[in-house]
Amino acid sequence: MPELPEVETTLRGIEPHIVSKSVSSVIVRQKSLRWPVPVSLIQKKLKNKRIDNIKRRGKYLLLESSKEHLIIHLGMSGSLRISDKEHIKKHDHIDICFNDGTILRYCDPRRFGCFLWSDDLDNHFLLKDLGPEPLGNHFNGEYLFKLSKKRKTPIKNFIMNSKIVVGVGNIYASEALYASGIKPSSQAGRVPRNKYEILAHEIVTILKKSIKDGGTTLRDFVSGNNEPGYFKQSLKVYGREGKECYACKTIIKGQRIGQRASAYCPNCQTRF
DNA sequence: CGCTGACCCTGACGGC
DNA sequence: TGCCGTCAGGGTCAGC
Repeated sequence: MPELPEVETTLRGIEPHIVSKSVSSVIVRQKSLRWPVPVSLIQKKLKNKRIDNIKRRGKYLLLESSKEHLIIHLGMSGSLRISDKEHIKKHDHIDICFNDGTILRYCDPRRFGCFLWSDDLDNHFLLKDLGPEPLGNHFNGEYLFKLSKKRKTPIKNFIMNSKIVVGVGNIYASEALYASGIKPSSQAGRVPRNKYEILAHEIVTILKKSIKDGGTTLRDFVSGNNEPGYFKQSLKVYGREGKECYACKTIIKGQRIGQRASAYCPNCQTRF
């Protein structure tokens, strides 16, 4: 479920319910996530401590307390919601309980997500090599073009690589490449600079629009009624294999690139 | 260093 | 109705 826009929407949804509140307890029902959850460490660090703020880095959520951080990743199927003692569902693995009764509850059926603790965020192995934020000041076409030189990997893999730029998942990589007129299997190093200018612009535009949409359809974090669905309306190629391109009526093609489903219009998207 | 493919896990869905 | 194969929005890691 979570692409960058949903992680950002999750942040905005839970922030007012947890920031400046004190943790009373942390309950872990299932500690087997992407890495084992360091249960006693997290309990010790958070018990009777305040959550000072919450930030996002790529698709990671960072809950700060006493200058240290709880690092949360939602993986493929994770979600966070505000709940209460009841309403525990299958795969609700972790509760962070606050002294006013609020519970931040983590659910993750596939368990590809993670809960880790860091006392030195800048040097944490999950964060230290991450590329720039696509919505930050250091991301643009020139940056992408420079890093792409001599790279033979398909451009879709290139922009999904979090060391290059964070937060571009399978959906938005496909959509941004369509909007830019670039065939996803093109070797990154063969795509011209002017195309990278367009691509960087499209990535920013699409992510911003999705955050805006996510904010309007995914805002109820209290009842747990946070069904996504915003993206389906505006998708041009993702999941549309075999259907007509909205622009030229050519049949959208499907192709596996780097073990991930990809879709593109053979007419609108150029091979470089 | 860059690239490829295996792998982590559960659930939904389509074909038989 | 059930069984089986395939696929899913994430990312790491070993091996070449």
